[in-house]
Amino acid sequence: MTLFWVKGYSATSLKDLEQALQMRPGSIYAAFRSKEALFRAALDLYAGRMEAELTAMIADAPSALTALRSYLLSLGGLDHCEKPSTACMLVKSLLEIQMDRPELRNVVLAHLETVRRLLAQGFARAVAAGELPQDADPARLARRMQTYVFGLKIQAQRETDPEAMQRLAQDLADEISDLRRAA
Amino acid sequence: MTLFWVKGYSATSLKDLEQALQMRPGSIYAAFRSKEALFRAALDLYAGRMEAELTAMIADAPSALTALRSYLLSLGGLDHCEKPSTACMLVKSLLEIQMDRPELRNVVLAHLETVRRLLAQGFARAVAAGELPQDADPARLARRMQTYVFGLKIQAQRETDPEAMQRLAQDLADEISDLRRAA
DNA sequence: TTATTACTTGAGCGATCGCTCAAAAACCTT
DNA sequence: AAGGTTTTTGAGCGATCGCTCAAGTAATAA
Repeated sequence: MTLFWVKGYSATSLKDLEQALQMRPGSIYAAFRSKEALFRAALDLYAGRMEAELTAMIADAPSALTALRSYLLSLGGLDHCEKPSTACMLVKSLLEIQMDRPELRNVVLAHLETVRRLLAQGFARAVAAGELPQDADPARLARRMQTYVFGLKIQAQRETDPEAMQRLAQDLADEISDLRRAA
Repeated sequence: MTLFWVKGYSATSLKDLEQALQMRPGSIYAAFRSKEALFRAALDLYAGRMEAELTAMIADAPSALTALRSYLLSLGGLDHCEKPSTACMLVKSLLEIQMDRPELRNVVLAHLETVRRLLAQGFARAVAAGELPQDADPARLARRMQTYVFGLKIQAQRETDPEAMQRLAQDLADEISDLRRAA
């Protein structure tokens, strides 16, 4: 998963995978059907963890809105050391995979949609808890939040100044907070 | 350029390039030094156009802030037909190119920095024109704006509902407008 | 026209790609 | 230990990769 995450699908060769998995080609093709199927498994693993993390983060917090805000803030502290890549594997895959591989693309799209739905659930909880106006549209807010996350993780990929990243995450998190007092 | 834009660097083969350029391998390697150098030329062409477009958009408009807002709004109408890809070639390249190709990476980073600087100039003009508070930080606003653009273009890559995209762009554009009355 | 230079061609190089499969090794069961 | 089953192995397949270069073609100069 880490290998695919960092190098992308087509830039990861079977030689790389053999070394990372400590398996010989025959075993790899016995366990998975193909390189594409292996990649799909890696995608599922990655997305599953992300979805679990997001679910827990929202469910455990007393305030859903604060949890969402904290998540954005945490992206501002993304270190290049703690994780294989600061960029999102789903986004990297979305940009790499073309229409000529519809199956893979649909897997990516499905996971992105699941994440968006989780975010929408969080916003819906915030609305139900009275943290947001009753007429706020969770789906719309979720799409906006996800757009922030996309942008933030890409900025993290290029930004070298930690303070600038921190400020940026703060600015975006404030947008979420400001929804509270918005009409 | 279009080929690299759509397929990415490593997924574009010389056979593809031969057909697109209507040149045989020898001529390609006489005109450019290598596949990497050709890609660099494509990057420069793409970024140059984007930078020119952005410069003109800001310079021609009576209000810099309105121009920046309009730019975000226009991203909401990105059609999958009019352009080769709705995603930004610079971002795609940033996510694809690893540290093991520092030259290419630096080219991408330099172009992204140039775009950010152009946006900062736009915000600086807005401050000078009194459209924004005097203590607004153009560099910070530019980084935020660029983050919006990154996120929007990625959403455009997956979103199928034009209305949702339009609403999303509207939401983000409104964030820029709201800066006017912010303290 | 002929000699010289500049450019184009495409066969094909060595390397690597994703992948297969017969043989070997490891693991059971009796 | 012996026989049967499952798993692992790695040599190597055909295809394609980025790239080279001797030979051929076109353009220019004398």
